[in-house]
Amino acid sequence: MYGSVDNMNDHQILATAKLRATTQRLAMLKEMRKIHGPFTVERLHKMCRSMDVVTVYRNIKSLVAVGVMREVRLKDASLRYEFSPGEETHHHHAVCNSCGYIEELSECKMHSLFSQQTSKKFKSIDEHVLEFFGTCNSCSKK
Amino acid sequence: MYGSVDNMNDHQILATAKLRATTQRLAMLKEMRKIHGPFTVERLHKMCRSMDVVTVYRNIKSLVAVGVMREVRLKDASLRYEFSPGEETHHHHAVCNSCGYIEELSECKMHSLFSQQTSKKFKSIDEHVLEFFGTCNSCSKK
DNA sequence: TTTTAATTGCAAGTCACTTGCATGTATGGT
DNA sequence: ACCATACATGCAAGTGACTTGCAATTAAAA
Ligand SMILES: [Mn+2]
Ligand SMILES: [Mn+2]
Ligand SMILES: [Zn+2]
Ligand SMILES: [Zn+2]
Repeated sequence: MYGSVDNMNDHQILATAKLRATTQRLAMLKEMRKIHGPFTVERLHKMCRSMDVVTVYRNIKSLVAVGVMREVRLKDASLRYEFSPGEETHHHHAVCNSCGYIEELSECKMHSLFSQQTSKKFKSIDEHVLEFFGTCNSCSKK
Repeated sequence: MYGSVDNMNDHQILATAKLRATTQRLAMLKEMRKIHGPFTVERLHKMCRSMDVVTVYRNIKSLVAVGVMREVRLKDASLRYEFSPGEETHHHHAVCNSCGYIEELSECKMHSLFSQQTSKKFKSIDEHVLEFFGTCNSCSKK
């Protein structure tokens, strides 16, 4: 659908997605590139103070719709987002229940491993969620 | 902590949980036993029309707190609940993206299989979520 | 029974978004 | 470069799914 975010600049991403290159969208993309791991709209908005939160919500939604970003639902109230990895780098996360540290886990093999175990009642499985929660090393020594 | 819901009656469950056996709680437990799979508060409240939704929310929360019920977060807006299976029958679900049919999958082996793959950055993994989404057989032939 | 702390119902509040609408602006056509 | 206009933005108001405050009930201990 679109090239990876790594080998396209922000204008190209927006053009490919048929989204206008507004000041706000360019600012958002610039800030998002600085974040590692799934972030909340609140966090991104703090980094893009000049625009309204509604604009952040709407643009993130557009980016999800065109496949540039994807939603990540962890155990907190707000949805998180991250650049959509290609099929090759589809992955999951490990979240520390104590400090909130999020680790990006390596490539996911769930689909191939488990699509068959989902019984005879399903014709196909095309999505899954898998997230781990625990205690990170630094939290375990306190 | 408490015996399985299968071999305890509703009064016993509440007594063990140190929760008063109110008309509302007894009605909720009675109705919940009729439901298979994770249900929403809205659905349970429709089956317990005589009480306020707030009471349903509060009591479900108490039951989760004492380990009788557990939360299940699928892709829809509302949380769902089901009787908490013992460690032995911890399991996950497959949800049809078309009709919403939910299948109870067999026992989960995620923890043993994947706790080690979560890198050297985590001391322990004590929770995980795993849910599948796809198309069920009956929806695939329409 | 009487006492008392737990529980309930109703109303109001909160949180994370979502929508309506008037104003502003990026882009395609001239 | 200029225009036209469909797309975007900001502000305010609206939603949906809970959560909380509080006075009135009620289960169950004394
Ligand atoms: Mn990630
Ligand atoms: Mn289940
Ligand atoms: Zn930690
Ligand atoms: Zn179906």
